[in-house]
Amino acid sequence: MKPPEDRVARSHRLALEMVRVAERAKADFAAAVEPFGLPVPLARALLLLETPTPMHLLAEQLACDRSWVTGLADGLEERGLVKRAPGADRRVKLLELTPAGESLRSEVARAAGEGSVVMRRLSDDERSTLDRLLARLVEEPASGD
Amino acid sequence: MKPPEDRVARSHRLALEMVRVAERAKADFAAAVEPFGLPVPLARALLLLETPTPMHLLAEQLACDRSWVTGLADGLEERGLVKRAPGADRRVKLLELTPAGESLRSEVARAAGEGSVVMRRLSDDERSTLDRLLARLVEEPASGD
DNA sequence: TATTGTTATACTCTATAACTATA
DNA sequence: TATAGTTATAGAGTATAACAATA
Repeated sequence: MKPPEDRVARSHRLALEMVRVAERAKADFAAAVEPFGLPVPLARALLLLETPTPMHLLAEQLACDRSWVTGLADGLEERGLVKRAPGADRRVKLLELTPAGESLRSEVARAAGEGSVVMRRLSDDERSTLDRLLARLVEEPASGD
Repeated sequence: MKPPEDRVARSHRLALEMVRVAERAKADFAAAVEPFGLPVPLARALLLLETPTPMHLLAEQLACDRSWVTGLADGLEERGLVKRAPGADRRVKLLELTPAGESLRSEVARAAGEGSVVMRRLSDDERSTLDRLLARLVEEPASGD
C-alpha cells in the first residue's frame, strides 16, 4: 500500500509544480508585455490575430466566452490595433490587424518568447523533451481515458 | 537571423502549452476536490497544513496576501477542519488541523493525486523526466540569471 | 519602528442571461 | 430554430490600505 501512495503523492507534487511554472510563465509574459503598455488579455488576443479571425473563433482559441471577446476587440480597436471587418456570413465580424497592429504583434511575440523561462532556463534538447511531454499531457484522450 | 527567431517562437509556444497544461491540472484538481464540497482555495490551504503553520507562512506558501489567509482560516474553521492556536510570539496564530481536518486532508491529497493528468497520462519514467525539467524551471536563479 | 492578523473595499478576469440581427 | 456579436450584470479569486496588538 506504500508504493501506489508514493506515485500518487508524487503526481500531485508534479501537478503543483506545473502550476507554479505556469504562473512563472504568466508573470514573465506580463513583464515582457508591460513595456508596451498593453493589458495582458489584450496582448494574448493580439498574438492570436496573425490572420483575420471571426470573433467567435477567437473566443474558442482563448477558451473564453464570446462576450469577453467583445471587450477585447473594443480595447484593441481603441488602440488602433485591429478593425472589425465584415465576414461572408453577415452575422460574423472578422478582427483584422491594422499595420500598427501587425508591427506591435511581432514585437510582442518576440519579447514574449525571449522573456519566457523556457527560453532562458532550458537548452534546445531540454525544450524538445519538454515539448514531447507537454504534448502527451494536452493530447485529446484516446477512447476511454 | 532566422534560427534565433525560431527558438524564440518555439519557447513562446512551449510557455503557452505549460499554461494550458496547468489549467488542465487546475481543472483536474477542482474536479477531484468537488465531491468533498470544499471550495478550491480552501482545499489548497488544507493540503499545506500537514503541520501547524503560522498564518503569514501559509500566505507565503500560497504566494498570496495575509489578508486572504484570514478568510481561508475562517472558512476552514467554520467547517471544523482547523483551529487557530496561539504561537510563541503572541502576534502569531498557528493554523492547526483538527482530527476531522487531518482525515479530510489525506483523503483530498489522495484524490488530487489520482485525478491529476500527470498521474493519468505519464509513465513513471516520464514523470521523472518531467520532474527534472520542472526543477530547472522553478529553481532559484543563480547569481546573474 | 516593524510585523501579525484583521477588516473593508476595490480590482481583474471571466461567466451568464437576455437582446438583436441575421441565417 | 440556431448562431454571431453585444450589453449589463454577477461572480471568484485576489490585492491594497488602514488598523490594533505586539515585538
